[in-house]
Amino acid sequence: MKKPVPYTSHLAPHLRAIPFLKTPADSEMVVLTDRQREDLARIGLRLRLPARMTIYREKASADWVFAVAEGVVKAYRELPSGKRVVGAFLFARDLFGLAENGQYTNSAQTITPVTLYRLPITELTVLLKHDANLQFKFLAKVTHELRESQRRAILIGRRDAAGRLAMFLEQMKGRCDPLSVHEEVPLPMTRSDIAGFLGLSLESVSRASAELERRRLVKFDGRHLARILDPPRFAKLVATV
Amino acid sequence: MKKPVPYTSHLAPHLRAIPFLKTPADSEMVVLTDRQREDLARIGLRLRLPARMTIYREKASADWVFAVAEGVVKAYRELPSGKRVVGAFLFARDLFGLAENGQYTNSAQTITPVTLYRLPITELTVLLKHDANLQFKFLAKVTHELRESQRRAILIGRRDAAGRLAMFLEQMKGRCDPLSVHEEVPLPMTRSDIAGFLGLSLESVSRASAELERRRLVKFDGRHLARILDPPRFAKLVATV
DNA sequence: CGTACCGTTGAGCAGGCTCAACCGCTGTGG
DNA sequence: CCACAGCGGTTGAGCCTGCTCAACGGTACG
Repeated sequence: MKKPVPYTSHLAPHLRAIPFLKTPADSEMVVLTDRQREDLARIGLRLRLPARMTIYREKASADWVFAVAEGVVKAYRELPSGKRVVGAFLFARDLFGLAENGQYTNSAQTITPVTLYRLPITELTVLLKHDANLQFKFLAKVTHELRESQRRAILIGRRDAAGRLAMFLEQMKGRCDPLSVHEEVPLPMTRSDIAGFLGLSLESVSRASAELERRRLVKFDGRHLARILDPPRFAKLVATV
Repeated sequence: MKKPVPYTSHLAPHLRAIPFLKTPADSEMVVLTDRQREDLARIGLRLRLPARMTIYREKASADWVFAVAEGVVKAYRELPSGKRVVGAFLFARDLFGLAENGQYTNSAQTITPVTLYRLPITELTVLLKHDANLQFKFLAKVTHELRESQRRAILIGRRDAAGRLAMFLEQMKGRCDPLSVHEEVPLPMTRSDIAGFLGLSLESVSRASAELERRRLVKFDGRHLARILDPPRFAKLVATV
């Protein structure tokens, strides 16, 4: 006997993006309808993965697209020189695994324990071509990620390590669990990951952290939490590109 | 008396992107159907603009999306410090003007004389929600541009100026007019623009050019054409990230 | 409690930036 | 037709910052 599955709020995919058009508040909201979330949940599989687990590797056959329900994932690339460049950190309501010619362009690895939705690309394609409104939300999401990537490119263009790190903290602010206070920025990733994301060496990230503390802008509580002590001066440093 | 307008190949928008799924050749081809091109041409306006003309400014109200038919456009951002960061160069069959909350996130300026299609965002939205297959091609296009942006981020991560410039030439190779030979790379933009794109100073670009010539990898014929002299060694430099 | 791994700190080096002068082409006005 | 101004580009000198290499410290996990 089959009973309709109750797709409660935390049991179906969601997306987060700033829409194209002007909205009252400029909040990050591309809300899926319950029906769309059901459809996605129907074709997808809910997965729980432990921390530090590789989800897929660059150039592997791209059979799925993933949506993060909870936890943090990094998308990275191994360069011929052996360096690891982190292209993005993915949080709840983010999307990853977009392919090029049937192959993943990045590797993906969990940072924390993660819950994700694994959507088969072929079925997703069918669904998107059938539901143009859902697809429009995916379009907005990918566009959002494009802007995010451009922002990172600007970030990397900065000369000073402290400024880069500050910009990074600014970006992380609000991307994580909404329950956190705005002056407290959780940093689930390692310094190494941050270095890979900022295009700095591990040591430079460490020195930049020390400098931000010395200037009384930020206090690091352990390795995984940054507390912004002086928001105005911090914002000024961030803006001084 | 009304006669159906003959939308010939060069009189309607086109898009260029690498699709998600595996295709026989990994060529850049997301071909629009004639019908889709007609639809786009119907809502859009074909514009010819001279070189060095500003198309729109950052934060202006984003009423249109643009598709390049011919010529080269740059998308850039003015930083508080006064620096000009070039986010992307747009060529024929590229798309630009994607907004965030109804505002452009970049400024856009023509580099060469340009022909573009100006598509009203509201009408385009209606069209995309009506034609899911057309929208799917837009989705592929934006995803393509996301990867392009990630590639640029990796490019900027490099330490050596000569390597960055080489990577840039590699990226420009093939993006321009298909009639050009693969060893000849047209560079319509100024050194300043290249510097802004690479995150280098004008002088460093100049010195990097000199170094590539000194190492007999590239020969610059005038300011707007690079000739790759030694493709194997050039490729090796590009790959040595 | 021991052992990795992550992170910090220091010394010296290298590469890019800044400042500044100079070159060559273009376009303009006398 | 020529002279000059202006812009884009090149080249040089010196500084500054992040990288590399290396040793040490500290925290998480078995």
